[in-house]
Amino acid sequence: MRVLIADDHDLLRDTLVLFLENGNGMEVAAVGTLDEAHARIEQDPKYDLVLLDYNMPGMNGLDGLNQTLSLDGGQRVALISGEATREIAERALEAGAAGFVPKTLPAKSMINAVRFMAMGEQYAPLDFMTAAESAPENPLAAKLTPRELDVLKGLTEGKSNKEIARDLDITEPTVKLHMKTLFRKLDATNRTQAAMIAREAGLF
Amino acid sequence: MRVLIADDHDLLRDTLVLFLENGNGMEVAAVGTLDEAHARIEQDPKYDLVLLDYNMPGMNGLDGLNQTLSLDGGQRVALISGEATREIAERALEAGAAGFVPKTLPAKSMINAVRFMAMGEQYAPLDFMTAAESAPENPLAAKLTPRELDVLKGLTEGKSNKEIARDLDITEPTVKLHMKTLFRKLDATNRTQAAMIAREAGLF
DNA sequence: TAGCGACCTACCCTTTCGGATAGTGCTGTA
DNA sequence: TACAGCACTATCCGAAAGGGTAGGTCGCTA
Repeated sequence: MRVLIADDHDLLRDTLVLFLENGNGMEVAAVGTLDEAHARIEQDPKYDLVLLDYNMPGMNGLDGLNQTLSLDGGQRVALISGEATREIAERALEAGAAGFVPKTLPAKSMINAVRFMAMGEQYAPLDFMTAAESAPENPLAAKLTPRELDVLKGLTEGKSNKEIARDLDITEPTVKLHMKTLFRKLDATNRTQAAMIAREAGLF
Repeated sequence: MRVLIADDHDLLRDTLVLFLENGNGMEVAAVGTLDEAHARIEQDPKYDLVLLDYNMPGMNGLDGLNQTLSLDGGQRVALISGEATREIAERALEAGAAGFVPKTLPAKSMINAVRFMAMGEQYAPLDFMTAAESAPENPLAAKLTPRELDVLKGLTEGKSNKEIARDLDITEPTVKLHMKTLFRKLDATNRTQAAMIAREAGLF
């Protein structure tokens, strides 16, 4: 079984290669950037599985995954990441990834996951995919009404009250009212501050 | 030599433990959160070196490092991280950390670094500390005059023109002029948009 | 030294914001 | 059914923002 690992974290890469090769009958190659990975895929004999780090030079979000998937060779491509969210994992799987491996996965499970994916199955850890489901609730967003969120969204896009009113198909005075309520709830004194607070909290 | 690794990425933790223990005469313990690390430090015999992941549950930036440093036992504490910047590394070293280990370090260098730190030296990879030095130049900031940056900073803090004027000890009309110039340079139509663009670009 | 550009100050005017206040209609719950 | 909360509409008014225009001071350079 031939596996290619692309991750700019040498520490993980080096130790993971040793771990996977050691008595598991795997042949593991490793590179540190997406470009190197593509070069290896094109030059080397076929890999059963390619593991791409989501935060790696050249990846640019899911672009790198799509590029690798579109390469010739029929290799299966999976994502690996330390920080990525459930949403990213889902999008990767939809795009045709062989799987998603969070770095919080125990090393032992990793071996099984690699074998599983190399066999043609799609892998993603169940607890990761479900646990994150309940988290995206934003503590700030919960305090706001749907309409206030609409207005806040327009605000973070730098729109004027008039523009927001037009977009939401309501009158400007109404936007102003929501704005006032927002300032109170967000503890802001003006629209710019409110926008920064919203952005700070990870909204939009 | 006794080493404690605290990192929530099981994948790295498991493989790193195997790697360090294998023929290097190290006794390695590993946990996944800061709390567990503290528990181990208090219960177990003295560790020569404690490695804390910067992005780990409970760390809260450098707070976790400071907490661990203030524990009894005289153990040396180093940071390890995949994403942290040069600035964070510097602040960690100033706070009394035994070193800073980026996850981009090759596994072989890791062993040497661990030995080095356990001996009482302070470690940080030279290329990491210098390479990042040239990066912080922001393409956007270069287009702005010093005064405009002052005004923009006030803007991102949600201040009014009047407040900014007072803080910078200039008159309000002047602030307005800078604001107008900023809108043009940032390609914004109003202050809120300008603030979002500045934040987006990583300024402040 | 004249000219130029970057920076600062200033005033005028219109639009927009933001606070206060008042009222309607809908929905879900006590 | 009464009540509370939400969404919306509306008007008034002072404060802030933003555009236009003009002028002053540096320091650099042709």
